[in-house]
Amino acid sequence: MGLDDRKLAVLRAIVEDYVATQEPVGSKALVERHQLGVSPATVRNDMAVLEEEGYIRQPHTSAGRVPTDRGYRLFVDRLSRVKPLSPAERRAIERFLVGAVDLDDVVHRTVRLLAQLTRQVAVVQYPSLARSKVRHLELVPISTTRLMVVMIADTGRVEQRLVELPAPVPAEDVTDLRRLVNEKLVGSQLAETPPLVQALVEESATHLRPAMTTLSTVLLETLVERHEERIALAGTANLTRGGLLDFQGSLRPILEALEEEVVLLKLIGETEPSNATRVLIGDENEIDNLRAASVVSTGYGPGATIVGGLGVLGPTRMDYPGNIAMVRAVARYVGELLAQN
Amino acid sequence: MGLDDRKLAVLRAIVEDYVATQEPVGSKALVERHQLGVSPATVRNDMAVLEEEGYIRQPHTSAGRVPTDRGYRLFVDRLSRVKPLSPAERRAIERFLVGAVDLDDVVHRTVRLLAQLTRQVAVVQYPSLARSKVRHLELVPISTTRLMVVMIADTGRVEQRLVELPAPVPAEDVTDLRRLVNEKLVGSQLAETPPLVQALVEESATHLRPAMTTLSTVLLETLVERHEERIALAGTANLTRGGLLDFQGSLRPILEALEEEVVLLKLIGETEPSNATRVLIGDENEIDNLRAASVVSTGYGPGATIVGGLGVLGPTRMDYPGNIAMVRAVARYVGELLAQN
DNA sequence: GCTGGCACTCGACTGTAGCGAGTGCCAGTC
DNA sequence: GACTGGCACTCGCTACAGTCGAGTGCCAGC
Repeated sequence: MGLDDRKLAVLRAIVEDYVATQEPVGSKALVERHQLGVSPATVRNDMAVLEEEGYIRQPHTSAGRVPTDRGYRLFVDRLSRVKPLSPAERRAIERFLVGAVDLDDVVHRTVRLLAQLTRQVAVVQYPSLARSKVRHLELVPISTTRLMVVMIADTGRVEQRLVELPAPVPAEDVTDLRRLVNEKLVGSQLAETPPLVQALVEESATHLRPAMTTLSTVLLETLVERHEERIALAGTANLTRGGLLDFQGSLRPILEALEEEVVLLKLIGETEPSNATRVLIGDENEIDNLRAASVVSTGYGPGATIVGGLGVLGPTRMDYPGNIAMVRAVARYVGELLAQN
Repeated sequence: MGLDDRKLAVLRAIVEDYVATQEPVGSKALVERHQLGVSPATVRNDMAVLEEEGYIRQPHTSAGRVPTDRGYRLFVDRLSRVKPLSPAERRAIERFLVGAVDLDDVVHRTVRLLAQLTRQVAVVQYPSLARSKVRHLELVPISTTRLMVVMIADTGRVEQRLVELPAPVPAEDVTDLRRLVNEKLVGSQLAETPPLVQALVEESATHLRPAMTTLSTVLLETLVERHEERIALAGTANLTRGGLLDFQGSLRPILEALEEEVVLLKLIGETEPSNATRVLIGDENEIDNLRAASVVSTGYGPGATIVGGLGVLGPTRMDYPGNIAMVRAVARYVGELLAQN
């Protein structure tokens, strides 16, 4: 397929103009706004080819052209130039850094920052437990038959869960349980704990056995099986920008999708541990409700390791270069912040 | 003002029909669908009076009537009959009860349940810390100069916070700190802790003083001053029902308001500890962004005490009797659930 | 291979007309 | 005095015709 440089330039111009104006762009307007060095007629010929190849389309005859998902894809892959952050944006990111006291705090600030910068819906996954190591397990007796298990992960995440013991357990035994559990599990990757937990039960003294059994069940259940992923969301109000033109008039499916944590995890949760930025455009999306949306996401984590994902979701008609730059920048800053702890 | 029984019946009929059909209701349709026992002309006269009094209005001449905020208010206060829950709804509420393992779990299930039942946006406040008593404070050393403080409240809430100590503190001292803090604070209402925390610092031994000071600062800061209220939200997709007719076409302000925790707290957070159901209709709302919405909310808590609020938000054109019934029922069930712990 | 010119298409907008739901008013009835 | 039937009137909604103009595809010429 013969897509010479000028045709690519035309496509790029169409994408840029359409993203900016939200209106189908015609050949005349194009040559006026961009230095293409050719006449509208020539551009029209190029457009015809681009349309034939499926990169742009006409909403109706006698209207300008609009990029297709495929067109955006080509644009993102080959045509977009990196857009450096503005000083204001850079400052905004740095400012948000200071004063975060907590993992919770960091995640909340991040998601708000991202929503504000990109003016899209922002999604941040808490550091995945599967990628975390146990830093400490605390057992707090609530009553003689109730224990609060608090797990602190090296990523800063803290999870707690109530455990109902089969029989009353004296305080000394709780101390023993705490020691045993910590000796065995501290420092190990959460995904790899099941055999260790199993061993824990088998090795424990007879009088501790029943308590240890329920304890281990709960540990496995909450921390590993029902993989406790968390998500923070912000900027849903941004969906209403572009007044119903985006998302073919109905926010319904989008809002529904955003309420499903599983869906969001699929979107921005890191599958392979890489920090490459991923861009999903419209139809490429596997979730039916989000066929009209695009997602820009990446992994983040302290140093080179990746512990979670973050990203933004918006209309296919979005500023890809800008959003990609911001998502990357924010991810890097969050990573640094996590590394400090 | 002469609002005799029939005029009230007319208003009620208008509200019910408008809520059901979402269309301005005319005099003829009214007498057909309700047994008013009079002719359309008579109804028209009544309508004229109701309009004069500000209970209904005409979107334009030659259209049917629509209730005003004031009309809804009268309807809610004097005209609506209690709507008993259907067996299906009752079952749904009971079913959600079983299997909740955690406060987090309870809150999440509740908010989803409420959204599903009412088909509105549901909001649930976590049990307020101000209303909670300290059950236990755990100090977990992360490093020699870092402490994780975990507070467990009697309402089931668990809050944690990282504390940076001014100087390394040996393990025995942490044990001492833990003992002191618990002796002093366990069992006391969180709102009343500030003087106790103050005393804690003054009474502590010299070598513990610096650590205790920072510890107390953090405690006060996170638990009392920056009153750590939490909110769960569900069902935002329900806002799109009624296709843009509700909320005068723009979801924007609503979505914005829903992102502000402070706003939500003002809405459903319990100000006075009563379990009365509150209904805010349209303009009665103090938040400008929510002038087109109504809120039904109530307090909940174990037994007779109230520890938090929950409710639903939707268009002024909502099924008030139904929503009130459901909000109440859910609050009662959640209360029972909390009492069991 | 590019360009200017030209005929053509078709959505957006405007103006007009008819329809019908719904009203307000009034005179008449119980 | 309260209710009712009748009637003229209002006004939004829909359909339809006409115009405008942005944008196109194609073609002959450079």
